[in-house]
Amino acid sequence: MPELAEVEYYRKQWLPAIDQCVISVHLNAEKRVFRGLDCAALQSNLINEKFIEAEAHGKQLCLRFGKSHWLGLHLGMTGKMYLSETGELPTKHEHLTIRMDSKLSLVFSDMRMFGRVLYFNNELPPQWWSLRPPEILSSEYSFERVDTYLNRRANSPIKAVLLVQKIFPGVGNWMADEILWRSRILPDRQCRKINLQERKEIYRQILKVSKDAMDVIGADWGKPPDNWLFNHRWKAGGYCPQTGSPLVRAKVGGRTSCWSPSWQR
DNA sequence: CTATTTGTTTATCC
DNA sequence: AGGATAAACAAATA
Repeated sequence: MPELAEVEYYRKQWLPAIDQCVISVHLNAEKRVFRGLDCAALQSNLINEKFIEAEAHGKQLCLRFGKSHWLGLHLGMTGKMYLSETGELPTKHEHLTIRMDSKLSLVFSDMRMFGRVLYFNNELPPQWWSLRPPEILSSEYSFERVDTYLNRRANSPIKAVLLVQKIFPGVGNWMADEILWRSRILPDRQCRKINLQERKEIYRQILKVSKDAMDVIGADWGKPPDNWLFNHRWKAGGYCPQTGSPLVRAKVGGRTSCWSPSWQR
């Protein structure tokens, strides 16, 4: 589930434990979310370190402990972050539990295990954090960057292109559909057939959907208003909030997409 | 039992 | 080399 705003929401769930110190780290190294990771180092190194910062960049999270400990989390399709109280036993999908010197524990759960845990011990940040691309809601994010990438992916459907995290950090399936619906562009339009004016509109909506999602979902997981595509796209039988005509669902670029044939072209 | 799922990586072909 | 596409991953839900 987690896209830009959902990740931001989950980031905030751990904040009450900021400035607390780690007592112990509980994990099952066999789980897929730890693939390629030195779990023993993570387990022993965090002890007695202070939880100092929780940042998110697109869908990537970075939790900092002490001076040199960088914990990365990616929530995949079903990842969640929340706090638990001492004494609660980990459930089936709670793969990482960090017990703090209070009654709180930091919990990462992920049913489908498409998510991932990263860990790096150094005063300087790891590459997965230092090499992050410009964020959509930052001042460095430019139309030129988007335009250039659409040129490079000339033969791809725009829907598939919007899911590329290096260029559109945080955009996932529902945000891509929302952006294209608001821009009135069909998801399977080839990038080469999208003109300058349309590209500018797509760029504008990338920023707008990101901001709207942060305001509504990122703040407190609020329910989006009915004039977004969001509330109508999930199951078959929905209607376009603009035209009232039926929405269509089909795979585009390998992902289930939803659009309004009477509104987009 | 089958089909589906809000994500990413890897393999394969072009 | 780099783009385009599909499969693989895992588990719950309909």
